[in-house]
Amino acid sequence: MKDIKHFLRQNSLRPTKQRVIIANYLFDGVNKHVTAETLSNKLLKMKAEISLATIYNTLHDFYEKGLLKKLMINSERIYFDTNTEHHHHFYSKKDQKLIDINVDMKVSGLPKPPKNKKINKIEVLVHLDN
Amino acid sequence: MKDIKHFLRQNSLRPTKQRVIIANYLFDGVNKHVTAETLSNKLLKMKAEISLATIYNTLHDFYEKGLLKKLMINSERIYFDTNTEHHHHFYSKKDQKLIDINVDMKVSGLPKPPKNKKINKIEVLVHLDN
DNA sequence: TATCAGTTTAGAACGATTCTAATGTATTGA
DNA sequence: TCAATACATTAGAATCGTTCTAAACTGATA
Ligand SMILES: [Mn+2]
Ligand SMILES: [Mn+2]
Ligand SMILES: [Zn+2]
Ligand SMILES: [Zn+2]
Repeated sequence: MKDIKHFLRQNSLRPTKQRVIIANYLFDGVNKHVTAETLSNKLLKMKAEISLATIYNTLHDFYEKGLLKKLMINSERIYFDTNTEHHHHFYSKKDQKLIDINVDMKVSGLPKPPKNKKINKIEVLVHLDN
Repeated sequence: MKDIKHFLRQNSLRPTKQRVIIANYLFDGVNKHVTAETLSNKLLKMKAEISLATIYNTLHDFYEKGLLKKLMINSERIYFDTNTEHHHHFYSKKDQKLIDINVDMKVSGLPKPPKNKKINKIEVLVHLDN
């Protein structure tokens, strides 16, 4: 895609074959939550065999450029989120699935942070089922 | 300690030397957030050399009995929390430290969960600094 | 088209956690 | 009291997601 190459260049990323394929998938307009593994599987289904090393490199490169958000939900894998706006999530451990909560939520009753510490961001994770 | 042995037996756990040492430390009345590594270091300072395998086993045994809570904060390690009440946390990535938020907090504006899914629990994580 | 910095890749390394299987110990009932 | 036995501890190997290494490759530039 011409657009994606332009998009990558704009973000100081060389539009290599692999990056173009991955960016085309990730930034197709539908927000996604991927792990290195789920992305690899998806790419294989699309007949794009890209090494795991490159997938990890690319996810981190995109993250460095602010194109992806990192989500630390559990200790088993890192999720990358194409929705870079501040938002919250439903999480189903059973399905290993995340669902965006874009609605304006408010947390009230928050105590003051400890001395010399500032609040960076508030993350709400709504666990579903088990 | 007599009390701790009784406490372990009450929870269907044999009061072995190692479990008594660990339980004495964890359940001394001060809530704690430990990882296998931080617990091991603390025990070494107390001149108690307990193998990592036993530390992992014991943390999981205590967790199974509901004496500890598991916290999945980041992808690098699992935290165990001696505060088993529902509560929230401040988290400083820089210090790798968790601080309990026991105050009643309320989350408003939460959308309905997806069909056939029930909300299990809501976790608020307040990130400090970086 | 030559050059070269940046990229891809296979495979090794890493680190937290789990597993294995041999040894040790708390419990219990004769 | 003291086997017998079920359960616990341990060192070290295995596992698995992720990162690193170093050699081959390729996009950008002139
Ligand atoms: Mn881990
Ligand atoms: Mn991981
Ligand atoms: Zn999201
Ligand atoms: Zn806590």
